[in-house]
This record gives sequence, structure tokens and C-alpha cells, in this order.
Amino acid sequence: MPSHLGLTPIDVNRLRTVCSKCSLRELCLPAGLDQRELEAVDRLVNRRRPVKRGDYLYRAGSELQSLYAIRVGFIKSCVLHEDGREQVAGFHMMGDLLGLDAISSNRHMCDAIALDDTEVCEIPFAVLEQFSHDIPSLQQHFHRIMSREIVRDHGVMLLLGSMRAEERLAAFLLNLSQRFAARGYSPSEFNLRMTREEIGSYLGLKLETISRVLSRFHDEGVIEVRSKLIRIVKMDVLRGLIGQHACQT
Amino acid sequence: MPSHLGLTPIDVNRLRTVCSKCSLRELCLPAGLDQRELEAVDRLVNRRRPVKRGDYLYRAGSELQSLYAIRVGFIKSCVLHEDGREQVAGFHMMGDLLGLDAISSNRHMCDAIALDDTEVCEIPFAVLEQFSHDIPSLQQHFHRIMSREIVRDHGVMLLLGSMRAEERLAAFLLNLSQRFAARGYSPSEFNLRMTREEIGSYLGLKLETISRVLSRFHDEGVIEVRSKLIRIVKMDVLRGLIGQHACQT
DNA sequence: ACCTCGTTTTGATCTAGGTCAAAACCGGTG
DNA sequence: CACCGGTTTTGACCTAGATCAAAACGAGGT
Repeated sequence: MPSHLGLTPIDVNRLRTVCSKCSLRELCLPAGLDQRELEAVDRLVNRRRPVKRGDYLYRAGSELQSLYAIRVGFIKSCVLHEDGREQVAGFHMMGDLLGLDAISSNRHMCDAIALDDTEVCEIPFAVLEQFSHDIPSLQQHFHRIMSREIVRDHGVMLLLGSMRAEERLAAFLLNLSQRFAARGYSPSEFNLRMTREEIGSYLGLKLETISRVLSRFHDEGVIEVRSKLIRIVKMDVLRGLIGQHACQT
Repeated sequence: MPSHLGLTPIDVNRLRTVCSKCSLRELCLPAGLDQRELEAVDRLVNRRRPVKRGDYLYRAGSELQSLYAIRVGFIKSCVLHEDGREQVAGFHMMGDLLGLDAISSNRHMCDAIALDDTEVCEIPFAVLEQFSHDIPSLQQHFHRIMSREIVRDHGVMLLLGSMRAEERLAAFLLNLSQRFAARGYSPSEFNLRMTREEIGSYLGLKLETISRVLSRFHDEGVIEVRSKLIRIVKMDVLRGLIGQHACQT
């Protein structure tokens, strides 16, 4: 199993261990490895990089060097239109992999901006491709991750194309809730890292509408809102909101 | 370069030829190969399958067996919401690769329905993964294709999230125009294979709105419309429409 | 040629969400 | 603590596009 990037069989073995023991979601935080193994792997794929709140992780147009897995923090990706319009394409948190859009043309096609002080781990794409060649399970995992991104995007298209404001926001909150839960945080109480305007951009609505719908939810006792802090009081009502409103026709 | 799927070095060589001479867009139509090579490759990846207008190529929920490259025809993919709502997620034509959304969970996440009598070539996914392991350039190409799909989806999100009806339709027509052009058809005159309702679903608008905007374009002399036949008269005006309307704020 | 059914066009009206404006709120900073 | 700029909330009003309805069109079948 030769590697022009200089992987020794031992490296490959270590990586296989990493990849079988944890999903790539945790590629940055390999569990079950001893310190020396970890360091060996680190030198290959685990270059950490801090990104301050408000800073760019990468910009649209810049060359693809690495993919980035978020270790801690929050990042938004925005796709831009020549005339300055921008659309938030996603909010990414711990464990998410960023930069997949750049593979097609070797240039990033959107901006990635930290919403919080963030730390990512940089995964040089060439190395990743080599590794995923040498380690079939990583290969498969990588394919699944790209595919999941496509599925996620389709979900957003459904949301933008056929849901009303209330449903969009309900879906958004539930999605955040699930993702926090999956990472061991409370599914019912969390801090929004983004502004109403950014939520609006993501959901295809104006900030005033976000604010109003949030207030309405609050008045109905479905959630509690204190500026950026959200507490979901009636998860089931929120769930009922999406999918209920059979859309005429 | 061992292959548990039984690829001989000779098979691999043939495939490498296929893949270097034509993009996977034309994986089904390998040019520059002699008849015998072609047949060898055919037996591995080129199982053709006709799909009649209105028939499903696959349904949401069904197990992933193969990806499908469209050889000739037109297919829409629809993502569905439990309550019956559906959103057209894309229109696919000759050369497009379908089914990428199924890789994440081994189940198709959307319906694929032929808008026309169509022929696809079936690419068993397991075989594709094996091949792309054996042939790095195919591997890279496959990654690029998935990435391109992500970029495309981001474009649709931008469209749905921040464009007005006119711009959406202009973008839609220009996109079709480009894609026809890239396949050697006229960029300025083509047949819509889909109904106004399907266009509407894709663009997040109602069929009446599609019809009205189309009529308006017609009245302004930008296009000619005769039911499904479209002729773009003033390409530049159409281009000007998207990106022009700096969206306040 | 004539029906028929699905599509498309067009008109009249309604409404969800956008726009504009102003006040309230909040988290930093000196 | 008071000030400041950026958020967020709320209200009053407006508009793009949805909805409802009906007529016109067009392709396939007999």
C-alpha cells in the first residue's frame, strides 16, 4: 500500500485505528488512542487553528488547501451573489466538516466566518484523499459525509421552497436542538450564536419576521426567549408545527 | 492493486483509459475506445436501463444499489415531507449523475421521476467505490462531482432565499440554456420538459406566478413562449435581471 | 374531426411577510 | 456609572406573490 505522501504502514495502521474507533466527526478528538499514537496522527492531520469571532476561516475564491473540522465554536458559511447579496448556507458546530464545496473547482465557493471564538482542525485535502485511498473505511466515511451534506441541503431547499415562516423557524430550532443533543448538550436550552438577521438570511426571512415569530412562540408558551438564550418549553408543539399545516393543493 | 471485486490489471487499465479520456459525465458514452474495450467496460459498469415518462427511477426510502448516469432523457428529483408536500430538488439531463443523496444512509432520500422517456446507465455503487479506489483519477473525479452537487444546491438556496420571482425565473432559464449549450444543443431555443407547476415547485413559486412572469418576459420581448417551447431572444436582458436588483438593506 | 383531461393563461382579490420607523435593550468600554 | 453602537422588539403600513375562479389551449384517443 504505497503512498506518495510518505505514509508508512505504521502510520496507516494508526489511522485505521482512529477511523474505526470514532467517526470522522471526531477525527479531531480521537478517543481510545494512547498519547504516542495520537501524536503520530496529529502530525499528519491534526493541525489545529484558532479562529476568532468575526474572522474568516476562508473566503470565497481562495484556493482549497484543507478541509476543516470544527473542534469547538460556531461557524457560518455564506454564499454570495455578485451584487453583494449574501445567503447564509449553514451554521456549523463542533464536529462538522467544512469546505466540501471547494473540492469541485479547487476554490472555496463560499465564505466561512466564525460566530464565536472557534478552533478548527485543518485537514490538508491532498492528505485526506491519500488517506482515504489507503483506508477504505475512511473513504466510505468521507463519501457519506459529502452525501449527508447533500441531503441536508435538500432539506433546506424544502424548507425555503415550501414552508411558511412559523414552520421554518420551528424546523430551525428543532434542528439546533437535535444537534446540541447529539453533542451532549441540552436539547431544550441553548444559546443562539447568530443574530436574528443571520437566522433570517438562512431561512429566507427578514430579521423582523424572525423576531416576531419568536415573540409569538413565546406568547404561546412554546419557548422562552431572552435575547440569544432559547429554552424550548413545548418540544411537541414545535414538532407539530412542521408537517402539520398540510399545504392546500 | 488487488480488487475483491475481481478487477484484473487489464480491466483497470481499460477503465483508466475511459476515465482519462472522458469525464464521468460521459462515463456512459466512452469515446475513443475500440469496440472490444468498450464491451469489457460495459460488462462492469454499463448496465443500461430505460425509464418511461412518468415512471420512477427510484423512490425515497428504497435501498441504494446504484447511482445512475442519464444517457438520454430528463429526470426530476423530489424531496418529500411527511405531510405530502413535495419540493422538486433538481432537474437532471443527459450526463448528470443521480443518487448521491443515498450514500449517506444507504437509502434514497428522494424520488427520481422521468419527465421524458429516459435511458440511464446503472452504476452499482459498490463497484464504483472499488473502481475509484483502484483508479485515483476516478476517485478525484467522483469527489468533484459530489462537491459540484453541493455547490449547485447552495446556488438554489441563494435563489430560494434571496431572489424575487423574476430573478428566479431568469436564473432558471439561463441555467437550462447553459446546460443545453454544454451538451451541444441550442442555448437559445429549447423545450421545457417539466410543467409550470414543477418549475414552480423548484423555484418556490406557484404555477400561476411562473405563467405570469413568463408572459411578462414575453411581452417585454425577452423570450418567446409557445407552451413548452422557449426561445430566448435577449439573453443579455435575462442576465441583467439576476444580480441587478441590489436587494435593498 | 371531435372529445377529454391535463395544462396554461389571465383576471380579481387577499394575505403573509416585507418595509419603514422608532423605541427598548444589551454588552462593552472609558 | 454613563455612554455607545449594535442588536432586538414592536407598531403601522405596503406589496409581491398566493389564492380562487374561469376561460383558453393542446395533445392523445376514438
